Amino acid sequence: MKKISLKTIANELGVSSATVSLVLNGKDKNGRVSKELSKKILEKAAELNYIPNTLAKSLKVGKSNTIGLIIADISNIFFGTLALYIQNFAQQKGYTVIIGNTNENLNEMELVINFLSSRQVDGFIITPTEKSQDLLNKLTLNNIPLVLVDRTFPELNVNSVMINNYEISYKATEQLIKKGCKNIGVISYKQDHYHVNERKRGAIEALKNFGIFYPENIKEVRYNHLSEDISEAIDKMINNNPKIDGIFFTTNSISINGVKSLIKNNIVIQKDIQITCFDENDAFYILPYSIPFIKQPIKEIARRATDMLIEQIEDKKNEVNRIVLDSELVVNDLNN
Amino acid sequence: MKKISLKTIANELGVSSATVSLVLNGKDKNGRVSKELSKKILEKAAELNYIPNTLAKSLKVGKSNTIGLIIADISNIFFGTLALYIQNFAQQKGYTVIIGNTNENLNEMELVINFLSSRQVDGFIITPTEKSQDLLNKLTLNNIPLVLVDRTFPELNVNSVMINNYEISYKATEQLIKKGCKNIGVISYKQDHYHVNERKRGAIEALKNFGIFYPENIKEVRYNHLSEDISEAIDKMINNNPKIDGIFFTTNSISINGVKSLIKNNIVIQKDIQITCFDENDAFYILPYSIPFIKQPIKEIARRATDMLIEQIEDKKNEVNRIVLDSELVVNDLNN
DNA sequence: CTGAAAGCGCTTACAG
DNA sequence: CTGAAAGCGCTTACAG
Repeated sequence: MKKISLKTIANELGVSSATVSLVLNGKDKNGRVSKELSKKILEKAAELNYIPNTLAKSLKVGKSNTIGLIIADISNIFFGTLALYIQNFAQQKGYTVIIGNTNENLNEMELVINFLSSRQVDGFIITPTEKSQDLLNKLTLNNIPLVLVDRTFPELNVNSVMINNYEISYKATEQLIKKGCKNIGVISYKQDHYHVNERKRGAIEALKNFGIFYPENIKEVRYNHLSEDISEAIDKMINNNPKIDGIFFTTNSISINGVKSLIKNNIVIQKDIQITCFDENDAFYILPYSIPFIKQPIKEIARRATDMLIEQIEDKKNEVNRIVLDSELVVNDLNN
Repeated sequence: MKKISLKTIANELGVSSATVSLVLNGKDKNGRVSKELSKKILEKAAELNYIPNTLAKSLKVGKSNTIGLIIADISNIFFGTLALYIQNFAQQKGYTVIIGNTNENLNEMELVINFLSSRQVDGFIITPTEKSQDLLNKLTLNNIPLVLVDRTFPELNVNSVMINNYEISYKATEQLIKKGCKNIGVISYKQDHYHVNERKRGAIEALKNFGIFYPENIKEVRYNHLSEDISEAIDKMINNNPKIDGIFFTTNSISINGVKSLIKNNIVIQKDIQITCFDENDAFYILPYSIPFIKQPIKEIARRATDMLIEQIEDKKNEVNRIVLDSELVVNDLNN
C-alpha cells in the first residue's frame, strides 16, 4: 500500500498540494478556496483515509507539539501517576508526551535531555536529579521552555510546581505529637534535594517547638540502599531507650518500606508505634487500622505543570512562575 | 541562540553538508573521507554542541525509530509496569516509545492508532480492546508491524505474547481445592476477552474435575462498575448457603477490589475464606498472612514483545509468532 | 576523497 | 480563488 500524501490527493483532483493543505488545515476561510473544491478535497481525503505526516509538518513549522517529560523513577507509583495525568492533559491540548527516565542519575538526565532534544520537543517537564542545576541552566539560557515538578532548586530562576513540603510536614509531625507521641523518629533521604530537606525541616521544627527534638531520632537513608538502610533505622528505633513511639516517613518509597519493616518486626502499627506516611498507597486500605498520610494533589500538579509549559511554549512568556500547592493530611480515611 | 544544523557545521568548515552527514553517522568507512577532515568535523560538532534533528532524518529515510504502545488502562499497575519495561527495552535498541491509552474503549483505540500513525510510528505494541479485530486487521493488511500483548484474538493471524492463562488458572483453583475448599467462587469480568475467558475456563475446568462446580458461584463483574459489582458478588458469596470457602480472582483489578471488599465485610482472609489472586500487589506484603497469587513474567513479556516488534520492523519478516509464556503460582512468599 | 543535487511531506509567503 | 516555488534538516545515489 502506498502512503497517501497531500500530493496524492492533489494529483487525483488535479489541484495543487498547497490548496489541499489549506483546506485540510481549515485555513481556507474567507473565500480562499471555493466551497465546491473544498468539499471535493475533504471527501477525497476521507476516501483515501489520508493521515497527515506530522513529522513533515513539524519540520516545516519548527514546532513538534511534543513535550519531553523527564521523570526520576517511573516505577515509583507517585511518578507513574503524575506521568499519566500529564499525558492526559497534554493530549487534550494536542501535545504528545515522550517520557524519559533518569533513575535519579545526573548522567542519564543529560543523555535523556539530548535524546529528547534531538526529537525536537517543544519544552520539558522535569523532576530534576540532584546536582542538575547546570543542566537546567543551560536549558533556560537557550530559551527552552521548562517546568520543574515535585522538586526545585530555589536558587534557580525557573518555573516550578511544588507542594507545601515544609508546612505539611510540620503538620504531620504535630499530629503525631497531639496523639501523645513523646519520642518521635523521622526517616528521610540522605539527599541534596530541597523538597525532601524541607520535609525534614518541617518535622524537626515541630519537634523543637514541642520540646522533643532529639537529633539521634532523625535517620537518613540512601536511595540506592533503601530497604537495608530502613531496616537498620527501624531496628535502632525499636531498640531505642526510651522506645520510639511515633515515626514520620518523608517519602512514598520510604513509607512503604518502613511499614513493611515494622510489620516484619512484629510491631503493631498504631498501637506500639504511631506512624504518618507521605503519599497514599493501596496497601493502606487493606490494613485493619487507619494510617494517616499526606495526600498530594497529583492531578492538580500535573494540570498546572502542563498548562504552564504549554503557555510558555505558545506565548513565549518570559516571566517565571513558582506555584506551591497545598497538600492534605488525611487522618481517618479507613472506610473509603 | 540559532539552531545548529549540519549546514552550520559544513559552512564553518567550508565543506558540504553531505560530507558532514557521512562523518557524523560513521559512514565514512574505507577512505570515504580523509582522516583529518573527519577529525575536524567531529571536533566542530562537539564544539557547537550539535544535536541532530531526528525529525528531518526520519522524514528522509522513512523510518522514525518510534514505537506506538497502546495500553488499555495505564493507571493499572500491571500495564504501567509493562509500559515501563517496554520503554526500557525499546530505548536500549534505539527506539522511542509513544504511549497511547484506550480506556478499554474501541473508539479511543481507533483515535489513538490514527494519532500515532500520523506520528509515523514504525510499528505497534497493543493490548487490544474488545471487538477491535477489524481495526487490527486493517493494520496487518497495510503491513504495519504489530504485536499484541496480554490479550489476543485467536482467530486473527497476528503476532502475540501471552501467558498460559488457562493452565495457570486451573492450577490456582486446584490449589484452593487441595487446601480443602469445597465451595469455591470465581470472580471474573463480563467481557469478550479471550484471555480473561481462558482464565475463567481454567478455573471451571478444575472445579468440574473435582466435582465441585456450581454455576452460581461463577460471578462476572462489569469493568465500568467494578467496585459496586464486586461488593455485590462478595455479598452474595458470604451469605451463600453453604458458605463460600474459597475465591479465585481472575485479574489484578478484581483482586484488589475483592480483597478490600472482604476486609470491609470483616471476613478474615485465609481463615474464613481462602483466596488466590491474579498479579502481585504491594499490599499483599503488608498483610499478616500470605496470599497466593499468580505472578506474570512481566519483564519477559515486555522483552519478547519489544524484540518481536523490532525484528519485524527491521527485517520485514512476515511469519507470525504466538508466544505463550509460563506464569507462576506463588504460594508462600510472605517473608520476602 | 569530496560536492552538487534531489527529495522526504509538509506550509507559507508570493504572484497572478 | 488557485498555483508555483522555496525551504524545514536531513540522507543518498551520482558524478567527478
